[in-house]
Amino acid sequence: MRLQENKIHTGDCEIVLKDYPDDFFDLIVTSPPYADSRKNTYGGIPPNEYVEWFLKKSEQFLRVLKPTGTFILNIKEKVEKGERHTYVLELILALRQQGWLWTEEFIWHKKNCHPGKWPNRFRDAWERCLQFNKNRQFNMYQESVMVPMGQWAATRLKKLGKNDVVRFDSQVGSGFGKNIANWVGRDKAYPSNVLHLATETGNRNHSAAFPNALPEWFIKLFTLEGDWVLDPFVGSGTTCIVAQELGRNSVGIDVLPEYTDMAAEQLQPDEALLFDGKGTYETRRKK
Amino acid sequence: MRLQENKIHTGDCEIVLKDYPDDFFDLIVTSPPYADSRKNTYGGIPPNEYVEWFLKKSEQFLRVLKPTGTFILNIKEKVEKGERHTYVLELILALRQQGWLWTEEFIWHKKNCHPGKWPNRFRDAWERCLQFNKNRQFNMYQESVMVPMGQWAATRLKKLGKNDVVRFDSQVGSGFGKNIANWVGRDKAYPSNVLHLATETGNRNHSAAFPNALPEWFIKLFTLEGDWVLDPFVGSGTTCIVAQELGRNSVGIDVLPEYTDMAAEQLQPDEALLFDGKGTYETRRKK
DNA sequence: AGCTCTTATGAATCATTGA
DNA sequence: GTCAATGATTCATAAGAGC
Repeated sequence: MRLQENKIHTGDCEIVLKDYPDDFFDLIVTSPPYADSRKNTYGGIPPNEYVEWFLKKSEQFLRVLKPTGTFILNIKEKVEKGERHTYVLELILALRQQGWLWTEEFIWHKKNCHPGKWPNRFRDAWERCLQFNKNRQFNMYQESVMVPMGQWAATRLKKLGKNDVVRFDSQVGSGFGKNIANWVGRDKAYPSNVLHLATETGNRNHSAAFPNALPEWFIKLFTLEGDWVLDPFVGSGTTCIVAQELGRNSVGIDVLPEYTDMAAEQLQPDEALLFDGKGTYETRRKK
Repeated sequence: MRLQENKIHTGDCEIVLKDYPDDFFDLIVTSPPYADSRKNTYGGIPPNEYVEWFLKKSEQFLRVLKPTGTFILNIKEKVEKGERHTYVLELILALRQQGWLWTEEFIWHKKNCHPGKWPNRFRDAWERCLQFNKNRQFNMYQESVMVPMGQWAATRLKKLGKNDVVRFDSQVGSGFGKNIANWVGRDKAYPSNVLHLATETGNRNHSAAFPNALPEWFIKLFTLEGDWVLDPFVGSGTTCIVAQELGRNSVGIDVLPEYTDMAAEQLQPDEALLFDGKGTYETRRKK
């Protein structure tokens, strides 16, 4: 029997995290508000103030992350006056100065990116998932994200109509349709540092929800059951919900009560209680 | 009848390009030697000297590129001591200081790399294709790289019935669907900024050979027939060969005679001659 | 259950209009 | 003149409806 905890705090993560001890979390995975976006929530941080704004938060992240832990940052720079802004590049350099190791950059390929047509630009179909660590040695459980090929083929291929196969081919150009027979026999699919996921449409009221599959992949890859996961910009709670489903403990923080209320509601309420007077929710579950 | 020229120079592009006038090329597309690689060729530029080394070349690129031209830089930072090196990020920032606009970053997703096994890392399945321009206004021919849309259009547009008219009207509010003609027969969509190309297996002796499809895509996108394409690190000549096949004039430069000899041989030798005494090949073809 | 078809909608970007 | 708000453009996906 294990006690599983999933907490949601309302507040600025920079402040809230001060109540957490050093070396506490196994994984931090988050999608912070991008520069100039989510103005109603975070005030729309201007691009040229973004690095400074972020470093104060990440200083806490660095403190509360275990030496063997990992920090995954999902972010993408915007276009301004026809040019890609450089604040993300500068952020990477600044985080290294702060003591982080820039271990890897995963690409999230957004298969269903926003449509649009412009005279000198195509649709933006990818985002960065930057991996930072405190040490060269960190925990990574690669086997957990290897997809069993047989099962995948059985469940997934069945759902795919002919159209889907043709479509998939034309987009990814994988020759997938032609080679189905080859795939069925295989045991495992080896992942790379490119993730092909669709953004989730509909449901949430959160303006910037990433799909469940994104935190799920990183939680599986970098944590075990019972480990602690933090999302300091949790929004509508995707990370915590996924963490709970996967049997991980989690802490989610966001400044906007509308989000944290929503997140708290979605967590399995085996025991859901207002943890303190400041809008902190906690959920305990016996497994 | 048009005279098509495809030249290969042996030498350092920084020097060779001084013989070319300002505002000459429509496109520069290249895959430079990465830091610490191709040691026998370029001496294996150390990562921390890479930016400085590159800026002297790109100064020439900036000069010889037309104001409406584009510079595509295919590059990926290496891993050093478990960490991604930052010289590519620093190069982007430095190129902006030099006067370039960082217009876009395309992702080349390498579909077919083989599973690798590292304890802390998955196989690297993507590279950056950085787009730089001299001005916000540049030539771009988007239609030339459109991709098949998939079954959606084929089934959907054949039927083009009342629903479509209603939908069109309700969205645009324009009364009759006067622009439905635009949709009829449309089976192609504009691509995104993620390119799915397989790496080419085998053949070339060039250590950093990119697949034909990569320069081909950018040549189609940014040039017309008769335009001038430059690859200042041409290696075994991929860029020039593709350019010739597409009816573009091209100039390829590399320091290593083994490469430039190979490249010159592969160019269609309607007229291939040693252009001057310094190892410059020129190929002319009447179309 | 399996398919096909329909519908809504996204961390988008740019040009234009309005304050 | 600068900045903010609005409209037009456009396509992959999931969910839902219908057969």
